[in-house]
Amino acid sequence: MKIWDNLYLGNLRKMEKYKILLVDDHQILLEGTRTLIDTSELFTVADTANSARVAMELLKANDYDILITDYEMPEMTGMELVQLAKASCPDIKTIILSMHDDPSVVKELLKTGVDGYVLKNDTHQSIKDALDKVTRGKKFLSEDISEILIQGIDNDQKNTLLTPREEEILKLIAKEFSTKQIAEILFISERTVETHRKNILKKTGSTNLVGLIKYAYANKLV
Amino acid sequence: MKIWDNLYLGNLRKMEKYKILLVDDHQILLEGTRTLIDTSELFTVADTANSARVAMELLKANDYDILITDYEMPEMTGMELVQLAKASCPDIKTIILSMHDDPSVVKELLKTGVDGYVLKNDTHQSIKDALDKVTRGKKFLSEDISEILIQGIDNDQKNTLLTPREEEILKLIAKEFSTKQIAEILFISERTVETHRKNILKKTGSTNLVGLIKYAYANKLV
DNA sequence: TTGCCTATACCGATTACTAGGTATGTCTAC
DNA sequence: GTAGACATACCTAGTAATCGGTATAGGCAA
Repeated sequence: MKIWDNLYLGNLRKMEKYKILLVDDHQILLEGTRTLIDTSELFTVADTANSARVAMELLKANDYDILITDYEMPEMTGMELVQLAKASCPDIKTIILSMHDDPSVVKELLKTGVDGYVLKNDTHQSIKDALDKVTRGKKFLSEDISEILIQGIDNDQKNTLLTPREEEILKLIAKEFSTKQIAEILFISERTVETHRKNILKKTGSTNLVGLIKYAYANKLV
Repeated sequence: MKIWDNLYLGNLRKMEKYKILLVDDHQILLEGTRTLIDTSELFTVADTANSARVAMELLKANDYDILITDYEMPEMTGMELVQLAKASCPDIKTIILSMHDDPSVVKELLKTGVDGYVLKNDTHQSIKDALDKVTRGKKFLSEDISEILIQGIDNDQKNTLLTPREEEILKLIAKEFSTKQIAEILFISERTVETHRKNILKKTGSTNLVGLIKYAYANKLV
């Protein structure tokens, strides 16, 4: 069944349920969510997959109206799965189920064209709300997301705190290269590396290597 | 109902269900798991809590047979909750629900006297198996745990790599204290700190601060 | 075009860290 | 009771990092 049918034949809704593909590498969450969704009269979990690979095979072989997927998975992220799914089934609606409230992740997802984003620590009602919204062609975001996006603005500044070159050098520092080695690797003078290093220290507000590395960890440059 | 009743009056099982307190900060998992458990004739989720604090209040006010709790929670870990629960209700059976397959965590939990350990990426049947086992006074571990414990043996060597004093000093280094400052904090000579530092470097196989910090991160000393 | 940012480069002084050592008192285990 | 591990402390030397500057060339935007 195509979702769009309902735009014209709304009362057909009860005749055939929306077919959902549910993807999560945590079996328990998979089964729990399935149980929740299957209590609905409008939706049914047609298939479940515990890996992105299996999900892709199912997507190729079958027609689903909605893809609900975990974000964190071994083989690929939920976002990559969404992109692949949209490529092979342009009409499919996608909902990400995640415990990630990391602003950068959320922003990236929204850019990719995900239809719904549900935090795992939200109530299960939010899954139902999300399903309802996306089938009506709208977007759904868990309540906390707007706050997260506001936080994200601050983080953008942090991300642009370092210039690309400085970031490059910080990464090399984090790989245990000395100033001399970095100079050799980048074909620049040791003095230049020292200056960059100095500027990074100043920008990150740290006084030694340790602070630098901690900053690198915090900003996922390692 | 006390679990022990059933040791003498096995056929009473059907008369009253085991009362479970279910704790998880992820609302969706909470509700999903509740739905799963409530299909059982032997068990019922008497209460749920989405924080350790709430859980403790419920534990004080009510009688539960079994505590099922998430491991990763904001206020305290599942293990700490288990310890507190056992302290106030010695007879309570405890099951940890976790996605942690980190050997050190699993080992610590087992030492604490947790009755069951279920990985979140296990099937929901394993929750039922766990409930069944712990009510019969046995322990339950998800299948993958044995492998994890074998891995853990290697990790033990890593954990005992550093002496307590060295670990203490590494923690201070990671807090951006210089050798001089550490000496002042610990009331020891700079020389001593230098020696420790040297030994840590040698043991971790690194040649500078960066390697030290990365080791500290890898071993969760930060 | 003028001003700001960035990347580049250098200098000098000081501090901190790394890498070899040696040595001693304490405590634990065999 | 003796060997081994640990924490303690010191020495010398060399290397690396930090902190204070200054300076120039290129790009981009007001």
